[in-house]
Amino acid sequence: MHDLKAIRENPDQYDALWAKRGLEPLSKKILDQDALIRKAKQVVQEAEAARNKSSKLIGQAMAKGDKDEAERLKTEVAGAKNVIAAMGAQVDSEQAQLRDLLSGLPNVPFADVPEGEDEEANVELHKHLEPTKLDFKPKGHDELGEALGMMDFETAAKMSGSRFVVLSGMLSRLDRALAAFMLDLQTEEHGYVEHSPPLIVRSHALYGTGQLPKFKEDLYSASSSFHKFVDFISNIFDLESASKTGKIDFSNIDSSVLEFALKNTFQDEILSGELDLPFGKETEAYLIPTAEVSLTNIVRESIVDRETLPMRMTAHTPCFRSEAGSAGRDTKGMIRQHQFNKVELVSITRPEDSEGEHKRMLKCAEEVLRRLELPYRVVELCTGDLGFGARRTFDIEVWLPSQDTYREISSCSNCGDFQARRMNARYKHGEKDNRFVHTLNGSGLAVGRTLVAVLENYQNEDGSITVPKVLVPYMGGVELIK
RNA sequence: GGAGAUGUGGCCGAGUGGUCGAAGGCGCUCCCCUGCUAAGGGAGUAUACCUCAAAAGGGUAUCGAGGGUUCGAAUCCCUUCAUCUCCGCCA
Repeated sequence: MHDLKAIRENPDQYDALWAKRGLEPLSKKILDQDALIRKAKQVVQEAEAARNKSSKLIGQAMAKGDKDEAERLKTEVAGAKNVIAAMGAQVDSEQAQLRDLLSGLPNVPFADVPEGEDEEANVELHKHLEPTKLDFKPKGHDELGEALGMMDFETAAKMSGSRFVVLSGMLSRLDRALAAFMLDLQTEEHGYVEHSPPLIVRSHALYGTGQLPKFKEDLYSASSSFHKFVDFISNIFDLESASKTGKIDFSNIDSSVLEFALKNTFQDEILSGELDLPFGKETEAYLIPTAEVSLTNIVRESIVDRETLPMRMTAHTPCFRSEAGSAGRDTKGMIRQHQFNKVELVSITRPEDSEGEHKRMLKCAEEVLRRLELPYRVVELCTGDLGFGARRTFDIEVWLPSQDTYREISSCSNCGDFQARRMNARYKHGEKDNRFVHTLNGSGLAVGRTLVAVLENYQNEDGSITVPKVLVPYMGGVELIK
């Protein structure tokens, strides 16, 4: 969400920054709308003031027993009420429009973020280690894993569909070892506090971090909305008598069928706005696409003490993504799954500290790959490749021998106060001065992709995998997976 | 999942249709008084937004949240969220 006051003061600057992300200039539209709303609001408020004043006089007249005067005043108030109703409705709808417009707008990049349309324009900042040289033809991680009998896509597909995997034996152990190693590093050496947050969150939490309302199709819904349907239609039909006669048993009706039926039945009413079906509302819940959502929302709707910043939090959680827009991409192997594990890093900082914290966070993520002795490079995303909520993003890309290229394994973003505004997260700056915090998030790292990188970079010609030194203690002393 | 109860300012707590943005207490801030172990007196003490060049001032909204009834709602009605108690189920 954007600061209307800031846009009011620097409309050109906002337009220029949005232009870098390929957006039309919008500040004039926003400010016109804002001016319209404020003007209408004033009218409403004046009418409300008049109504309040007269209502008090009515009370006084009634107390005195002067019924005639009270009646006279009542008719006087009627006019004000009309204004309030009419203008109030207009204000509500205008405000909803503006809110929709603003909440759909991405964050503005920092001025020095490299400009460009897509990932082609990302800027490589530095590299660590030379790409792994193998003196035989490198195999892909999926081929290696399947040959070991510890990575099974077919079995997963039978129960869950494509883009799922069953790991077993030492690969499952490796997954756990990686996560434990990452958590230990981030908590014991980098000062992040380990959390075990909810994996299911309400829609307002996702709105706060920016996944909603624009990216709903990327999320897995976990709504248990069936009872909402029943409650809702109970208000319309007399279900009690119907269920007594045994003619309707709603517990046997699938909720999606019911939704479909209701939407068809009340099509006209829905379109005209007369009827507001309780579908797709606040009560919805989703599986988290990243622990960034759960961790960042820990400070939502709160005012934290200045001294407690920066807050550094980490969590190892599964992440769930529908990958709706990526059909055909990375269809083989574990690179792009519907479910994967990730150790997430989140920092909550004062505004003046966020850029420094961002660099620090990047180092904390890089350190995982350094200790695993995996080759990687760091790129800064250009304006066109930035995520919705980010003002600046660093990606860490690990070397994958089978693909002969670097692939993203971590993404560290400074969101400024963008998310903080959407979730109303503030800190006490002064005695009577509460300001929005800055939020940052980064992967430290994606466990699944790290497992892929270990398999491919540590593979031997016979298909066995050498366990990276730092992981051996986490693997119960095992040094070779075969 | 069933039955019941509750949700008021930083905290406690009064308040069942009219001068209630909200008594009282605690806490906090400032001032005064008093030197004999700590107390007494007074004043102030929510947030957001709008208006105003700014301050002062004025206005609107907010008593978990959203909606409704009414000239007027903390108070009545509906929905919803959360908490507590009991029962059921369950890792």
